[in-house]
Amino acid sequence: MSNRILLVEDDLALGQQVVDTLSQAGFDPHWVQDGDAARGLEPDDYRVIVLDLMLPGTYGMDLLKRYRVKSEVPVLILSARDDTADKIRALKLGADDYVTKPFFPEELLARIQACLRRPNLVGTERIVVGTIQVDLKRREVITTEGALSLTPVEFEILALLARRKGSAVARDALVDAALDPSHDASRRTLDVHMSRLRSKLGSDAAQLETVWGIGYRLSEGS
Amino acid sequence: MSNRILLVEDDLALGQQVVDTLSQAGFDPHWVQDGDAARGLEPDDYRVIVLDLMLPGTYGMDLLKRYRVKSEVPVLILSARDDTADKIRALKLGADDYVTKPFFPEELLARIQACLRRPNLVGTERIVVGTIQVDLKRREVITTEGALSLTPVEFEILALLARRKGSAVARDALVDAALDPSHDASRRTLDVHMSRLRSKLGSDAAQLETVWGIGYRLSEGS
DNA sequence: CCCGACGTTAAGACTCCCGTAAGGTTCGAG
DNA sequence: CTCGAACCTTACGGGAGTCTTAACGTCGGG
Repeated sequence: MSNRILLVEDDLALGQQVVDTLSQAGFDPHWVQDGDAARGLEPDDYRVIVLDLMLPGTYGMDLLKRYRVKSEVPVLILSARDDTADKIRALKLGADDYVTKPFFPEELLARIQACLRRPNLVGTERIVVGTIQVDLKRREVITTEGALSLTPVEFEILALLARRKGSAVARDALVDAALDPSHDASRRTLDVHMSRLRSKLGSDAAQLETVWGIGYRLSEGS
Repeated sequence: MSNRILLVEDDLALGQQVVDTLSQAGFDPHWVQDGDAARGLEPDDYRVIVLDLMLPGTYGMDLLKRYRVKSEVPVLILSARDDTADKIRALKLGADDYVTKPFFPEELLARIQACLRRPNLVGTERIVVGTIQVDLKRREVITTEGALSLTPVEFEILALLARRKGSAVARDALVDAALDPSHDASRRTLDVHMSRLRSKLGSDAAQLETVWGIGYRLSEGS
């Protein structure tokens, strides 16, 4: 497949800079300066779409919404201000990343490559991590030893680890995701759940590593 | 994207000269004459900061320290005297280059451009330095001999060296980044961690050089 | 009311990490 | 070359972080 990237950006200097950087990296950037012009394009013709929010003509948010209806293409948002509300809105609409101006073109490049590397897990209902399969919709986990019955807390822990598969996940994040916040959860509580989870996972527990001083990581047994 | 450069310089003639040179080269210099005024600025708003050490109000050294806490922005030091002690102190605090007055504006321009050529690594999740790969998200380091398990302190040290790859990183900066501040860390403690890190890196440890009197540098084995 | 399922707490064992001390080595100035 | 400062390495003990087991409390269904 082609390495086409759609860039929607009205700033001429910045646009040229980004186009140059992407070209040098082996991509094939298509640059559109005007929001209205971008409306007619087919999102699926591109591997990634880089979208400035502040545009003449059609608004960036509208473009994002429009693309999302038709396609799963990764969309990376550029924005002038570091506005948290905008950021949250964009991510809720399905944006994959958010870069605040000013930025170095190399940073944008790195993020684009990150988008391409990461399989998109948003909206996925079944995550496969090595020999472990987590079905988020059916709330079911299947390992080499068959389906196992997990408690709600155990499932939430494993689901978060699976969604972030490969990355270290902080203990706090797991506690937030899985444990009842009305309790002053003792920091040791998580240990117990991890322990039980491991024993249920059986031999597949090898994929669940402790990241010392940080938390845990679920990864493919390479 | 903006080409903003912050210039902190009290000498009016010199400052004007530098501003002119930078403007002609396509940069957008912001000139502040007073150290106290420079304290409130956000270092991340600029691509490079050029800092005179001898200032009215806040000392240049203090500004450097303050910026380094918040940001990875390249800082270039100007100094009246060719004082080796000052130079070493500045480099220890994380300055990226050091220019002695008097100088030709073209020389300063060349050094600034050299700083910019170095790719910015903020926001990147995986840094590659020669045969060493540091994955900040997974908290994992991969060398020619496979993945190695580092302790939190060792990882922080290597991560900082990787972010500043190619540059000498001061011992103090590494201590700040990696060691528990509640301990009055003995000056020799870092040595021990570096030693352990090197032994874990195995043959790849060749890329980790000692910069005598300053700190350490992680570079590609070219 | 009893019982099972589940989350939580407590306590001890265990692993692993970090700082320190001590002695050896390398560097660079004079 | 000599000397002192900076750096490297090793070994060790205290302590933090983690694992496991064994209870206790709660809730809901039979």
